[in-house]
This record gives sequence, C-alpha cells and structure tokens, in this order.
Amino acid sequence: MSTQDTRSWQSIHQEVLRRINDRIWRPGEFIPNEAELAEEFGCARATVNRALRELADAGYLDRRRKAGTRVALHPVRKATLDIPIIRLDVEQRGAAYGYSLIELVRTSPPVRIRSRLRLQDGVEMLHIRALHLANGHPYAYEDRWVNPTAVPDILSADLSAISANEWLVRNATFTRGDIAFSATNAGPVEAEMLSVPEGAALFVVERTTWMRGVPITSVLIAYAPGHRMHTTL
Amino acid sequence: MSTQDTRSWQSIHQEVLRRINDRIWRPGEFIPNEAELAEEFGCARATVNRALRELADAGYLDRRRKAGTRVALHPVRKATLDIPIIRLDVEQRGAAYGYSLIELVRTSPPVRIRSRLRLQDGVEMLHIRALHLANGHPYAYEDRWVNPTAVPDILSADLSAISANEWLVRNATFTRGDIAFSATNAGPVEAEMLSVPEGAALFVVERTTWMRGVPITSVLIAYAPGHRMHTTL
DNA sequence: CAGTGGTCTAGACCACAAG
DNA sequence: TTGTGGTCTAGACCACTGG
Repeated sequence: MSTQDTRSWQSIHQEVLRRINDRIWRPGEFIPNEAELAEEFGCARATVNRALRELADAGYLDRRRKAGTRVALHPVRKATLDIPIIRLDVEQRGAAYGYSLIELVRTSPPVRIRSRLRLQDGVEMLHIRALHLANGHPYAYEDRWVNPTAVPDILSADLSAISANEWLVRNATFTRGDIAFSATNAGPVEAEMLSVPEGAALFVVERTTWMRGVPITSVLIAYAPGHRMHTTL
Repeated sequence: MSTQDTRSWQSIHQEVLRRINDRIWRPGEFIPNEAELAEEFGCARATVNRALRELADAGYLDRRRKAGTRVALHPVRKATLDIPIIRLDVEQRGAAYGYSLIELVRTSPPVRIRSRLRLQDGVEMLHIRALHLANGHPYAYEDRWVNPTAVPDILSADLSAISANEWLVRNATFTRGDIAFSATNAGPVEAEMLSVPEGAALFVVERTTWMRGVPITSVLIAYAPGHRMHTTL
C-alpha cells in the first residue's frame, strides 16, 4: 500500500504483476497512470513506462493513449516455440544424431507446393527427402522443396553430409514464415520411412519461409509416433 | 553507409535488421557499440539501446557487457502461440459454437495426474469431460482435472452452461504453465466422442497450470481429425 | 481540447566480464 | 582494470484519442 523504495523497473514489473495476480487490480479495471505510479514508487516516469510496457507486451495490460492502462480482460498467454535444427533437438534429448539423404532431385513441384509458395508454373525446384535418426532409429521424415533462385549456394552444398534443414538455418535467413502443426495417419511412404505401421498417428510440422517476398523453402516434417513438442508458458 | 537522419528507435531497428539480412553484418560478427551507432544515426545512446534490445529479445543479436554486440549465429526464430478460449477459436473460423458437458464428478485422480500436478494422494479433484462443437459437429474432446483447493469458486459455477476452459481463463490466472503438443490414434472413447473411426490421427494439446506452485488444472484436449494449429514467424 | 501513453535527450552511474 | 551494455533521471515534446 505505502510508497515502496523499489527503484528498478523489474521491481515495479513484479509488484504490478503481483497486484494483478492477487486481484487487487481486477481484469478490465484501470490502474493509476504513469505519473501517479512514478510518484508512488519514487522513480522517474520512464522507469514505470518500461515496466508497464513489458507487461503490456506480455498481454497482462491493455494500454491506450488518453484512455489509460487497464488490466487485460483475457490475459492472453503466449507460448514461444523455438524453431530448432533437428540435429540439436535430437542431441538435446541425449541421443546420437544420424541423417540419411533419401532423394535429391531438381524437378517441377506439384501444384500444392507452387500455390503455397506463390510461384509460376514451369519453375524448377530442389526436392529433398531425408530421414533424421536418433540412436539409429527413425526420428523424423522430411519432405522439402527449395527454391534455388533464392539460395543458389545450396546447389553446391553437400546435402548428404549436412541436412538441408541445418544448411538453410545457417545460410538462409528469412523475413517471414508460416508454420502449421497437425496430426496425420501414416501413409505407405511415411510408414516405411519411419518403420511404423500404416495408420500410426504422426505429429506433422509444415513450414514455409520467404525472404522479402521471395519463397525460400517449404517443408513437411513428420515425426515418429510418440513425439512431443513441449514448452512453457 | 553515410549518417542517416533516422531518429526513431524503429528506424534504427529496421536499418540494423536490414544490415543483418543483407549480410553486411554477418552471423557471429561484432557490430559497432552503442555509442558509435548513436553517433552514426545522430541520436542518443538510449535510442540505439532500445532498438538493439528489441533485436536481441527477438533472437537476432547476442549482447554481452564488455564483450559487445554480435549477430546471432543461429537466428533462433520464435513462434508465439496464443492459448485461446476454444469458443473463440471456433467462432473465428466462422462456425457456430456448441458445448456439451459429458461428465462432472468429484473423485480421486489417477496417479498420472497426481504426479503431473505433484499432489499428495487422497486429494479429491474435479474431473470434467466435455465436447466442443462447431456447427453441431464434434470439434474437440476435453478431459480435465481441476484442483478445487486452488479455485473453490468453480464448485458453484454452472459448468453445463460455460465450459471449464472458459471459466478458468476468465477466473483463474496462473503464474506458470506447461504445454505439450502431440499426435495420437483415437481410442474407443475419443472415437465415439468425436464420431470418427478408431485409430484416426488426433492432434492433442496437454496443458498444466499453477499459481505460485499450487496446481490449478491439467487438461487434455483432442481435436477432431484435420485440425491445424497455425501461426506466423 | 486535454489527458494519457510513446518517445527522445543528455547525462550519469552501475554491473558485469574480458584481458 | 577498463570497456561495454543496462539502467535511471528530469525534462521535454509528440501522437493519439476520448470526451
């Protein structure tokens, strides 16, 4: 209640969050403005601003000029997922990573891929199919299309030694990406690749990336049954 | 190259990002320190700091005192996922939302739930099973355990009218949460609930939340086949 | 119009870690 | 020890938007 001698923005961040969690400031309710809080906490307004801005970014507060700051009605929690190199993913689980290139051809992509990448027809792309292994067992099956126009250097990379996944992460940054997660029953191809029965439930990640509007790659990764993608809120 | 008259931190953010994407500053390479950049851009050091801090938070830069600032080796991209109320999720897809409470009992949870929540045995919890509908069709099957000690008010809520999902989002904030995504084959129960054949691949979300170490709820949500969780990078 | 948050400044001191 | 980022301040002006 009384004036605190907290002086860092972290302290203010913590104290404001406490008041939200303890429902001292309830969802939808206005909280004091920056000047008032600065006085209460005995600090500059910029310090309060920093604390409240972080809380607003995290979804705890809604801030609007003139209107003021209020506690968010639905504290929208955001989970952040890293987009890792599969090799690191495997190694982090304490397993030995293996990689096997199955197919690497330059050909014309199917309509599904063309439309997803918004490419004209007749364009040739690199089609890569590969298997990622953990302790010698199938871990994930990767089916990828790469636009060689966007990353010509990949044509001279040894994709039997380094996975396209890893090569691209290291050598091709992107400005925009779409990612989708879903579940699918293993078809004949996936079943054989992952050594599982047809129909097994597979966790699937589809990702497409662009660099300033130029499509780089579109990939589908099907994980062996039992795979869990985990994170913290 | 020459001094720019950009004066906002957003401009500096944009320009630094451009230099990273154009590989003017390459991964692992040091960039000028804040004072030098402030001079180049003709602004205060605090303004540069703001821009670089945002880029570091986004994973583009690595910053360390004394050492300096360098371009991140593996630009770890983070996908942020909202944790929505299922009703809003359905409505956003343009469908009419429906909800059906299947079971609501107070009983002792199985070991699997107890250990996940780190609860003593003998504790009674609320077990809720429900079906979420979109345009009258099964959308997701929810199997939830709630710790009534953490949220006693839920005992007086009408969980046949409002889903536990929504009630908890509105009334019980949490300080920590685990979330996991996976795929599973529909068992007899899920198959019946979702009106799909046994063995169908289901997208599964498991979420557990705590408030200052006190477990609130643990829920498993199995989505009907075809469900896709989508986001942008 | 006026109140609120958003941003910028010039300067200062501090915390950390590399050499 | 010393150079770097991290933070705080007091003040100022601006941008947006509610009343």
